[in-house]
Amino acid sequence: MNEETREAVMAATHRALCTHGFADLTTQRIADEWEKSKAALHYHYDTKEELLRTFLDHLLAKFESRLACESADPRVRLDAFVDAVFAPVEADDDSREFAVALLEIKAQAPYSETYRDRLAALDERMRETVAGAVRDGIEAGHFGDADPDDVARFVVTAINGAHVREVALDESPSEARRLIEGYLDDALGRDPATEVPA
Amino acid sequence: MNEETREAVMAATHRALCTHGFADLTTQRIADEWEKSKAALHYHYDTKEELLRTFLDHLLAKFESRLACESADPRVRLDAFVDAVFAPVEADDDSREFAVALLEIKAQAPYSETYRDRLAALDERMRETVAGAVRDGIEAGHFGDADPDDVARFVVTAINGAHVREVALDESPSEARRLIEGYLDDALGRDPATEVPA
DNA sequence: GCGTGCTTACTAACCAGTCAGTCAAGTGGC
DNA sequence: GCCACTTGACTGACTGGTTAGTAAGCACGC
Repeated sequence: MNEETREAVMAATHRALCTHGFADLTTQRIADEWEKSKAALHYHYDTKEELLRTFLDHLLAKFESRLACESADPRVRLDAFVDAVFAPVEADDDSREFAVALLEIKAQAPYSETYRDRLAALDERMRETVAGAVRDGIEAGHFGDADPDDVARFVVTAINGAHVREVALDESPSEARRLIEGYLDDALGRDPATEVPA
Repeated sequence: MNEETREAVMAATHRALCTHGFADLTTQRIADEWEKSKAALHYHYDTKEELLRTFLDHLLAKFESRLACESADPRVRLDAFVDAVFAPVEADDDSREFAVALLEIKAQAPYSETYRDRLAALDERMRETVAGAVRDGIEAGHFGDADPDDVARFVVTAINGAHVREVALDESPSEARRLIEGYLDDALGRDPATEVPA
């Protein structure tokens, strides 16, 4: 399949999912967003399930690509992670749309091992990103003593919660972000006023 | 309607929702769980939407009833809150089933103002429960200085996250609970070893 | 002329909701 | 005590609309 076509179908699926929700997500609605026929969709994807599985992969890959940060300074890496988790994916779509789609998928996880496995992999990668930065930061003397795995698990749990609130309560994630950053400052013995050297 | 009937329909809806998920929740499946006909369901509830609205009320009321704690000691109240949030609703159903149903509802919130409003009310009550206990605890000299609203928001956000992880990753909430309790000990300057007098 | 990408038109299954009618448990008149 | 009637709870069969997926055919670049 054409890469351009694939991207257009994924974007259409995303829009249709956010507009109608998982329960009312039909191939017709995805096709409408794509501005092609329903049969054209079945030409590229045999079943709706296959299309949605592909979409999940696409969504998670897009999210994970944001988490990568190559900086050697663990303080920069940690800040970049929080930034990535709360920032919109692209300039044109807001972070809420993304969180809505992801929560829809998460709510389906109990009924699909595939979904569950992929979400578990994402979660582990998120926790490892945080734990790694914390570990390196402690080693380098930037942070005070703390259990990297515990800090990582707590931060990732709080991020999960922040995303739920953003979707279910239509709340801006900025408050949650501030609190998570405050927690990190406390737990790692960072002075919030101290600037990290660029 | 008979109270017994109502309770049976609510329980059937809960089972059907947890078994099939919101997307595949049909009146037929609820009727099957109830072991009555689909038409009988429409006899009691005009529309599927009305039934689900009633179910949401039932689910939230059940949850909120657990949050009430009358103790005068804010430390006891705070512990009871964390207990209530993580404990199974009843002896016969586990906390996961409940969290699954609640997450399904939360994922529908963007498409229903009714759902969103009720979830917002629950969230506010949860935050006020924590903030009140923290405020009283600081005043009574049990806790160190902290912003009660910030602590409450962060704790409730983390609880939201813990519930998502329980559902989406099929993870036991015990780790998350331990971390939340640890955060409270830190933020409120509590000694984890100190026993609260009964 | 042949494959790729697509369309219109279709099908079988399934959906929420309706309807006519059943059945048991009252209720009131006599 | 018994009959006529009402009421509440329910069923099975149905309807109109919607769904995922299919079939047959068309345009068009190579």
